[in-house]
Amino acid sequence: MGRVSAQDWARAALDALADDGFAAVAVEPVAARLGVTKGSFYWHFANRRKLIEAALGLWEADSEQIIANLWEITDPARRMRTLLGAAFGDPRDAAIAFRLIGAADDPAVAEVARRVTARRLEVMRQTLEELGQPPDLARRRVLAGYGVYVGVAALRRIGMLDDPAEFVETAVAEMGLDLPP
Amino acid sequence: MGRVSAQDWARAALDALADDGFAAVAVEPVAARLGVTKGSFYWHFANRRKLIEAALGLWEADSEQIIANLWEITDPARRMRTLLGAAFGDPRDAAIAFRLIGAADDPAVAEVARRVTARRLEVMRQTLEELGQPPDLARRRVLAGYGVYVGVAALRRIGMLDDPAEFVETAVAEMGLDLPP
DNA sequence: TGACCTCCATACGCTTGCGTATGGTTCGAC
DNA sequence: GTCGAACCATACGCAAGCGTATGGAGGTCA
Repeated sequence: MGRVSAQDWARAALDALADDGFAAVAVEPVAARLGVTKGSFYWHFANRRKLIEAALGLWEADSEQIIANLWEITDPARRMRTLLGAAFGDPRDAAIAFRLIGAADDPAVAEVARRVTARRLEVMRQTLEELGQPPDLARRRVLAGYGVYVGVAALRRIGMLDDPAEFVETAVAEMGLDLPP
Repeated sequence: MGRVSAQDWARAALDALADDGFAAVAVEPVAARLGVTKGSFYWHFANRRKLIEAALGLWEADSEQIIANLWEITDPARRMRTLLGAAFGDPRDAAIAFRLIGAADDPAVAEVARRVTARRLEVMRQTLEELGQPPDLARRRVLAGYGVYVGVAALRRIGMLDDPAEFVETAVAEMGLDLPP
């Protein structure tokens, strides 16, 4: 891999975060991942913080993209099922969410984690309300559901869980979607 | 605080883990927490790893103690309710569990995290089976329940959740305990 | 009092990772 | 072909944290 762009650096940083954790979002590890050296990095970025911010921005943008695609599904029940299936089907985003919340001592990380999480919870809550569920019940179900999402990522990390996808039906049931309207 | 024991060091290390994360389980931060210097540490311990192991051992011992107390409750339904109430009532252990799973790249940490988690899941699973729940259902419910436990700790970390205790009833319901036998 | 043991403070060497300085390579413009 | 800009490699300074060396304070026992 010869020349790399700032985008490449940001994407590789997000990969490093998902694979090896927040500490791996550092100059030398990501450089090695890209097959270049620090010289390349400090051409594209001012310092490590900018790289972290770039990775955070990329994650938030990806999340917004997923939500936008999801929002094209007008039927709330189908939208919710699609959401849960996609969420538990792709462990990568859950791993990133887990890592970032773990690194929330960093104020910049905490801010993005809060914003993205709040956005996701809001999307889910609104969908459940579209299904006629009372606000407080919807709120609690959404919090518990997203809690399972992050918690399952944690359990997967220590090998206590092989197939997160098997929790889709469980989550569907907990969301009160097991009975078709 | 004048003189401190190895026990004091281990306890302070566990406190540092709960408060400031795995990176804070280091010589200087814990020394500052105890009001002494590194000179004290290297008298009681050979190196930092031994301190980590001591903190891990303390956490596992505490967990076993909780389980032992819990096991004195013979009625499985009451035992499970007590467990859930205690679990969601004390956010400290959940925070430690979250931090340790996050630091599971360290093999020693991963081993203890796995062992403690497996032990807890087993206790819960067995209790649900005592209540007559089919094994596979019990297994999934326990995994989801412990997932919520860790996930709620994560959400709390970024301030998305004020009162974890409100999830006790939710968890009770998800465990199939909402209807008294 | 003096020898001795336990425990801790201080000062230092060593490694790691961030950031800088500087020189080299590639590539299009002309 | 050469000139300049974009991009990267290498070498270095610097701070933080681990571990070591050494000496000193406080207590005990004779």
